[in-house]
Amino acid sequence: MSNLLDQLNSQQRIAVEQTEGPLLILAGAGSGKTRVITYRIAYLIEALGVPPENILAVTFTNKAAEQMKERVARLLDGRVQLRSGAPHVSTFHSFCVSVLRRHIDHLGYTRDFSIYDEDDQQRLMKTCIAELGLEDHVTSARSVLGRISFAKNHGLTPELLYQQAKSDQTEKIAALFDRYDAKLRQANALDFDDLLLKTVELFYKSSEICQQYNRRFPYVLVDEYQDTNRPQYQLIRQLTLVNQNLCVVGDEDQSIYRWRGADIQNILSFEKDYPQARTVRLEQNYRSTQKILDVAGAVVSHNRERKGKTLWTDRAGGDAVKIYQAWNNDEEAAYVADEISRALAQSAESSVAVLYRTNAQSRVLEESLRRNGVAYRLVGGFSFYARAEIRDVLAYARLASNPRDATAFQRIINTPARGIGASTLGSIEANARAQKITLWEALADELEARRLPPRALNAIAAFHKLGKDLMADQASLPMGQFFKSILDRTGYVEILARENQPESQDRIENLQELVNAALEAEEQGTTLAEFLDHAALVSDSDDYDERARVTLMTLHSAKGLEFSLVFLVGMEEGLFPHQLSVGDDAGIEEERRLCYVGMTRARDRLVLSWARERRRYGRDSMETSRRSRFLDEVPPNLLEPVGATASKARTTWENAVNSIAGAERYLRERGIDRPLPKVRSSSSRWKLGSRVRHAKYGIGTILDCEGDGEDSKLTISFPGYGRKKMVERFAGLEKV
DNA sequence: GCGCGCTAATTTTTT
DNA sequence: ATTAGCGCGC
Repeated sequence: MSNLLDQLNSQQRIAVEQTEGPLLILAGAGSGKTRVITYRIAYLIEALGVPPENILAVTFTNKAAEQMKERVARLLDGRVQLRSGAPHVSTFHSFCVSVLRRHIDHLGYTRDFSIYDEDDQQRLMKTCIAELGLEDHVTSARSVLGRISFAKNHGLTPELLYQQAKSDQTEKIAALFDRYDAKLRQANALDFDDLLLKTVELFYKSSEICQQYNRRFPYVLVDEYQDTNRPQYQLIRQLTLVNQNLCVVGDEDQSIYRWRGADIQNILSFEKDYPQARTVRLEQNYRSTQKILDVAGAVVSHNRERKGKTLWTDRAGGDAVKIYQAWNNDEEAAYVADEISRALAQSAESSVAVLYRTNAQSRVLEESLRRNGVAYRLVGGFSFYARAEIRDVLAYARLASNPRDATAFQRIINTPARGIGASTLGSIEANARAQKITLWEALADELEARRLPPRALNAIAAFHKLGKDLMADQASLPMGQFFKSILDRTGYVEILARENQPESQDRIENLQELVNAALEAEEQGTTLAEFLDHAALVSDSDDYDERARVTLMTLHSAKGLEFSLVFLVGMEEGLFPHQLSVGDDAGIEEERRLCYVGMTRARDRLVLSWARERRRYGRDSMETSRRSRFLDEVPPNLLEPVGATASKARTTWENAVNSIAGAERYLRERGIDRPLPKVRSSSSRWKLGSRVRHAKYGIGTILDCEGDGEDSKLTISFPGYGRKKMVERFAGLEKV
């Protein structure tokens, strides 16, 4: 072990050896944070002889938890044999699920409770809105849920929210909150927020259970502490009431989840919360070049709400940070793809990331990467478990294990279609409400009451039998078999096969994959409840594959990762910082931190880009953009302009009318609205299809020409480099 | 009750 | 651009 400690710098060493009492580790980006946590765990176990099962480490993502487990195991390899589940490393949410699956009966739920994800929540909220007749009074289920989530995370109950409501609108939200909560409880279901809140409530109500967990985990570590919200903060306090051996690691400059209730004050006031706390700062960065750190530091230094750290590195020199100004978002994507092809061809780069603010930006990037034949991996977007067919089958499994699950019931009662329409479902729901019974019970009741027309009765009889059979299967069959029986009994695969639509085959394969996943999990001893928990709690960014050389993802998903070459695209006002944050100081500070996070992912090279025009919402009109304020916060000498619009040319360009679209806009703004005739290259000296030589790319073919004279914008295809758009004046082209 | 085809609304980030 | 929601004919 001593030789392990030798691998740490003095600050890291303190952070590892200071095991007793509260400790705050302020860990700058790339300062070896994960290393410190894993060494600390290994140190506790090996040097101090702490039993592994007495250590709890909490992270935000499954990915981080997996990584941490792996690294600890590797550190102790050959010296200490770890049992699975010890040390206990998990996300906040899955830790709470494990507590609740054991003890939730204290709160009046049963242990087979369901977990409602966003989709389920929206379904449920839509029902609430309809029941209260508030369709015309609220904008969307989504926004109501947002307000409710905010209220929940700030300790408000429906009653409290109602009492302090200052508007009709808020009163209605409170009413919906009340109804929503009641329905969740009836369904024996918890949403994501509840997982935390109910655990806190449980520990509050039963000090015995709380103490039990305090005894079980005398050592607690929390990663990414700057992103904790109020219930997470309370949970940590409860877990450390007895032994205050709490180690939190975080970086206020990387707090990027305020919108989800994260409270940056949790880390800023840790020393007040725990007066005995010691603080260690990790400021040596082992990841990036000094040039990259200078740029990232320049941006984040504009924030007020920070403790202030200055990262340094001994990696002096390196490539300058580049700034590329593109004509539009298509051209930006083409540039990025070209640069990536080139970097990979030279095989200098071991890993590349393209980072963007919103998921919608991935599309164009994907297309141009595909055009250039670059293999990439996309993180986020639609995850496997979000697919409709997967969610349907999971809903069957959920209903079979928790017959009270109303949302699962509604989802599948007529999926696949079996002749139960809105009116039949309506009667069942009315019946359930009137008698205060669950939908599943109301279904059986309707069947006996024989009020419905024969056709409907037949249909619900079939569904009732299906449900019964699946409940029996759930109890008797191993999990893999159970999922197979869902497919068989519902006829789902058969129906898809008959459908004969282009995507049907994909769906069938997805379902087979789900059965395989269940079989695999079963072999590892996973229970059905655990399998369903996993499906509810895995996130899109968990499928990140370290082996992929090129990865596309949002800035949020990139936290905690590093790449040798990073592109940060779409640096425009209204996009990054996002429109919804503009005008709100705290919002802008968060966007700035996000920018800092993105920049500090880069080890060796960082390229920033923005587009003068961008297509939004898939409309065909381009909107003009202004470059992001974050670019202007960097001293100009730290950025090296690259590409067609580089260097001194830019100022000229700012004022020039440089394309047909630009000219039309210019005229429109002055009240002249008439399309200009399209000027094609027939009148210019560049003929479409003719060949030109470029200093850098060699000989290429002209594909398109917009505008005329030396301001014309040429699209040229260069073998080996793909399509390039360039302006004649700056391109330095030569006829061949 | 079903299914087709149209329109309207929608995109911030996620455990 | 995609998708959810809606109206209409069967």
